[in-house]
Amino acid sequence: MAAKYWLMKTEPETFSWQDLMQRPGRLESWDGVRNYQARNFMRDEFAEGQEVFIYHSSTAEPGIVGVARIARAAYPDPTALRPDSPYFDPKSAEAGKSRWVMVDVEAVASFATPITLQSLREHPKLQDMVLLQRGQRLSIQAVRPEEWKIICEMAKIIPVV
DNA sequence: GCCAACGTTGGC
DNA sequence: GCCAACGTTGGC
Repeated sequence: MAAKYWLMKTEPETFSWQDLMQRPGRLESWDGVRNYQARNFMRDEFAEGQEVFIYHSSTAEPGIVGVARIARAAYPDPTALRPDSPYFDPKSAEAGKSRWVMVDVEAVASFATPITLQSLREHPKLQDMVLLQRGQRLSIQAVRPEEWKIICEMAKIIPVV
């Protein structure tokens, strides 16, 4: 099966790349996804070992800041059941079972210089990236292998293909 | 099942 | 803070 690549957005005010790098094992669970399409990607298409770009949004200079790998495939997100969680979901609680899933991600490589949204926009071969499409705001997106390669080269990282 | 109202995202 | 675009909700 062809390798699949992903992009996951996060607001650094909520959870940043730097936060991930400081975790034991540079590992953290990626909880709180509350969009069905994003959930379905994680649940149905994510597999351990796949690589993802981590993207910082809602910040002065939005862009891709590093590469992580999926350290654990999708499993139920218990924050949906906790009334004190910002990710609490009444319908999950009512059913007594979380309808949302999370994965574990592990940092693989930091970009020395983040690949800014602007530089992505300026690259002629990246115009079809999901991230760059008008109105696109899904927090988990597929990245085509050729796009992955170009961005790794922009970041001076040699991709393992 | 339609669709208006509302909430959220996220660049600028 | 603005606002376009999109997703969700809920009355009917």
